[in-house]
Amino acid sequence: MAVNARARLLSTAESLFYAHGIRAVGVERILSESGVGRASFYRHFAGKEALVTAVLEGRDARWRAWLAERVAAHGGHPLHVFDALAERFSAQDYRGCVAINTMTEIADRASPARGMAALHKTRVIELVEGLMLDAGVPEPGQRARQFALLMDGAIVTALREGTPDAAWRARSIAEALLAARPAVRNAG
Amino acid sequence: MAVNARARLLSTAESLFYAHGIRAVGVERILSESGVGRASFYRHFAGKEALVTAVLEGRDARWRAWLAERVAAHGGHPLHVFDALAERFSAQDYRGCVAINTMTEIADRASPARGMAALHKTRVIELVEGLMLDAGVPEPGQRARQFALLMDGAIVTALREGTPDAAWRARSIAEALLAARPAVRNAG
DNA sequence: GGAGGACGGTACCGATCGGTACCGTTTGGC
DNA sequence: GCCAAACGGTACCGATCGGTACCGTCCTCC
Repeated sequence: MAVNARARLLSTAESLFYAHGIRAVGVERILSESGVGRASFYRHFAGKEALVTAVLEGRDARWRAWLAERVAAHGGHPLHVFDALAERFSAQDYRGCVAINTMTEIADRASPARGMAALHKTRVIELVEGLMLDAGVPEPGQRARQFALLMDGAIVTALREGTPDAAWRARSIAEALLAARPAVRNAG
Repeated sequence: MAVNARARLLSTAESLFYAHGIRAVGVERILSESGVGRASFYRHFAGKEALVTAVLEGRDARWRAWLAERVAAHGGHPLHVFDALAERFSAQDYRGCVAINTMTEIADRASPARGMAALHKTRVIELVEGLMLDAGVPEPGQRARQFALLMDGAIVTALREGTPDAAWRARSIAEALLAARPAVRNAG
């Protein structure tokens, strides 16, 4: 029982932060639910902020690995990112994207947590760009950033609606985007 | 100095909540920065939560009035919502959408604050649907929901990037959407 | 078998949280 | 001129915040 205190802290904190938000979860609660002693916590992390960034870092890696795996399972086309999102949106305890929630909750742009959240989004865009390249989509960089905007819009919408509908809505928009002529000019 | 305590509370709270988040701003700070006495606050509001919902309600009305005015100033076409957003995104103290921030910060779906935030988004969609009708866009309800997803995606992206670029990105996607054939089918 | 490191538990710290009670003052209407 | 409502200021409440210090215990490795 006395092993892996750090791993238990990270796991418990991730669940609590995701479910309730960062500020809403005190160190006391993380300690009691993880069964880790107070001193042990401060031996592993400089403070709550260090725990937050470590949680975000782990979440980033695991979430991208999950996305890549699900997209591949659906066929590997960039559009399949929305099929992957739809799977998550159906969860009844769905609470959106940890990185987005961190950016909206933590106002200080210079905080390490904000940095990790921004880094996550950058890496997701890179992942989507790789999918674009594999699929032979022209202008993969621009397309990836457009898809990322659609993904974020879908995530926020799903958080509000509580249904996977937003994933299909975003997917249909993405389909129209890929079907459009290379250069679409001012319509308004 | 002794008048309009309620109005001062709402104004100060709105600024502080927007800049730092709801949980990050204590009642004490709202009182000191507004110059309102502690007792006066609890005479006007049942508690902090009531203040939050009142702030969100006022913000909703003012923001939609602002959006309608700016869209009209740009020409009145639904696509002009993104030109309006671009104006906001340029602000260096831009902190995103209060409703989105509330939905990500407050986990409890049943809370009054979450209800107000969701209501705001519904009303914005209705506003955009009205613009679609005026512009003669087919399937205005579906289009309005698609535009709302793009607006939310742009807002979150702008909060991360700190530039108005996301507004133009969302606008180009919306243009492709309106230019697409009525029914786009599975591309993946 | 002894030593050292990792651990859980607890007491404590100052600061702040949201909220209540009571104070004296100011102000506007009759 | 007087009274009542609205106001600002302050003291106080229990609870919780993030963080520090010290305790005894267990487990491992030599």
